[in-house]
Amino acid sequence: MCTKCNKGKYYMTTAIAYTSGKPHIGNTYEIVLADAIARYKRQEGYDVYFQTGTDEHGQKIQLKAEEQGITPKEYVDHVAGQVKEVWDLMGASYDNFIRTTDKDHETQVAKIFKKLYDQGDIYKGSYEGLYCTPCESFWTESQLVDGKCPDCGREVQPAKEEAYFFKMSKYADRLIEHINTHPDFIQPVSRKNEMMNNFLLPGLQDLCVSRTSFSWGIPVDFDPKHVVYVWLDALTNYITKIGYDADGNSSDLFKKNWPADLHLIGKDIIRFHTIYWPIFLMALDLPLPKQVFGHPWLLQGDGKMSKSKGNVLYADELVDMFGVDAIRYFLLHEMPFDNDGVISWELITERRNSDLANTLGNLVNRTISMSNKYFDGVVKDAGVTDSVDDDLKAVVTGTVAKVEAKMGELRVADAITEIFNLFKRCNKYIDETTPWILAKEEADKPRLATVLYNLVESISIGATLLKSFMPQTAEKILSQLNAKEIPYEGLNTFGHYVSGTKVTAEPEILFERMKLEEVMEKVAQLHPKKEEPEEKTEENGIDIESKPEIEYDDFMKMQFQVGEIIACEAVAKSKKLLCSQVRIGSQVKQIVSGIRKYYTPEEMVGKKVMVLVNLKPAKLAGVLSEGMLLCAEDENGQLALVVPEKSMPSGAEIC
RNA sequence: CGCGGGGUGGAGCAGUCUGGAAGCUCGUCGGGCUCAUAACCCGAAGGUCACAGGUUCAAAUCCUGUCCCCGCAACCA
Repeated sequence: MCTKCNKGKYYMTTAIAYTSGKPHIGNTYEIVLADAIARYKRQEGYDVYFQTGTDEHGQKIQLKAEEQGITPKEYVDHVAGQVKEVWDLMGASYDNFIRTTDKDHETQVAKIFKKLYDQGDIYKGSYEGLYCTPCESFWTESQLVDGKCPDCGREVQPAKEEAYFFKMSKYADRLIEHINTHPDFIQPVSRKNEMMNNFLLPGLQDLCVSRTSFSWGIPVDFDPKHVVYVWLDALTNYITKIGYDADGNSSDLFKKNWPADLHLIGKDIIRFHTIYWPIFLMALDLPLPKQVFGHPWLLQGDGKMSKSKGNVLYADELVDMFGVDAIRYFLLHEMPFDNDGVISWELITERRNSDLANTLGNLVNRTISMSNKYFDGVVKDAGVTDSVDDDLKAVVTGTVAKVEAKMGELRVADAITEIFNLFKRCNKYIDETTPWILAKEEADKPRLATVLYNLVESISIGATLLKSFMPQTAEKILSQLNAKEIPYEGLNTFGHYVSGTKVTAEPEILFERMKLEEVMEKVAQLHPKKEEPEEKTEENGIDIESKPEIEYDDFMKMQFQVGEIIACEAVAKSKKLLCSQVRIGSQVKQIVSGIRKYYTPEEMVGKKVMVLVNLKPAKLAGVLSEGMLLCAEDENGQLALVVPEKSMPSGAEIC
């Protein structure tokens, strides 16, 4: 902590985590990154307020809860608990954890909605379309078959469904102006153009900000069959939870902290944070956040993490294997600034061994053991300097400025690299000064003492700088050295360590080296391989999430028939779709399927396949599809068409 | 021709905006050292910077085209 500086407030947030399931290491990256920034800002002397939390409304959550037969609230309580557990496990030093189901938040969102409605920014409009009353469905002109309902073939009539819209267009020019005059607003800059070209310059559509298709959300208080759009709900957490009040009675906390200095988010939701959120704020007549940083993603070496691939990495497993600080180090150091990063058990092991065990851990260990061996642990500055000391001191005292510069640009990985350069310099210094040789001559003892003092001092400075990134490790190092914490403003000068202090007699190994084979063995035990060699006839089988029980009648609603594919071609606008003409008895249906990865159009022709015939037609990539070809799917998403076991005529019913 | 990102020695990345001797970490090989966690220090090998053209005295960097990967969107009916 900088004891003298008062650099003012720094309000930063992460995106609030969507409670659709336990967060994996990719989600966890964001909180660790945010935490490192928060801790560093505090150390620099900022009065930091760091907020994170969970986003708990929406249709997806309602459905998940229904699947499990519990209430949405029970469901999100459980997941929010898991999120918080992981955040705490990683040592996140947040000041506030918001849940969008918190009462005060819900109350404010409803008030904000009302306020925007009253001032005319939100208006009641409608989705317009052609309605088929018996089917209770909206259709667009292009979906109709012969001008009639594609489902039942009956007449449709123009109809409307009411919904609330936000007048985005009203504020678009102001936002464009703001983005152009505040180059730091969107980071990294490469994202800025994307937003401009894709959304702002072509003209913003008014945004539909209410839903009636599900109920798990914050009701519009003056029209309760509507629920507030999840993004309007979620984004406002940044103000509601620090005490914003739509009626003008905002808290002191809010007055002090808004506007936010930094919204840290994933690059996938930049659009919501740099377009919709600023516009909502403009409508509320509030200043805009100073910076929105869209960080890259963490990918697995063998593709994106996905549950169906069974290759998802979770923070708790990684922490069990490597320790919290090792994982923090990996996440922070290994992530590029504006490209996606890669994570794997192998890479973590490698990093941990070379950087943490070899460079850092071994340095601390050898320094302490030499102090014990030669001076019984007492570290004294005997004042016998040499020219080789100069470069060491220059590097050590110069590190803070480098780290500060990198952190100023949010280049956290580079900041850490600077700190490790300090430790590497120390290792080199040991080689340059060869303490073991000095130890042989009594006359060289004062010089030896000075060398060790320089090392202990250098390590103390390095460890102090490391605090934001690896808090536990920094703490351990300082305590093993019996070093007092160096105030931030002193990090650019040498000689804080109190001469004559005794280091610990039995240094604890900070990071034991790990053998890659052993790590991989443990991983194999943790995640037994699913695929068996071909010779094995017995398979493990796949379990999928079970769906609720259905009535026989439900089943009978579906009409399955054998269809023969008589023609097939790739859908031009898509990478995944094939469009087949399928003969079912005397009629021919056009069916689009996402199986291009597994079948060529030529292969398809002539196959007799199982078809769900009475599925409501829909357009895929602009092409009409009038049914569904049934496929089996394995855990890797591989697809295989389901075909009759014996030859059957096209049109044969499957029941 | 939907939008965008990427392809740099065995691995992971920087460098590309503002052309000017191809860099970092790990791994490999050789040497040194022994205080230390087979650690540390020094040195070396290894890349026609995806491919093909073009601009330039000079291109990883700028322009054009091609191939391949990956996100998003289309929501794989």
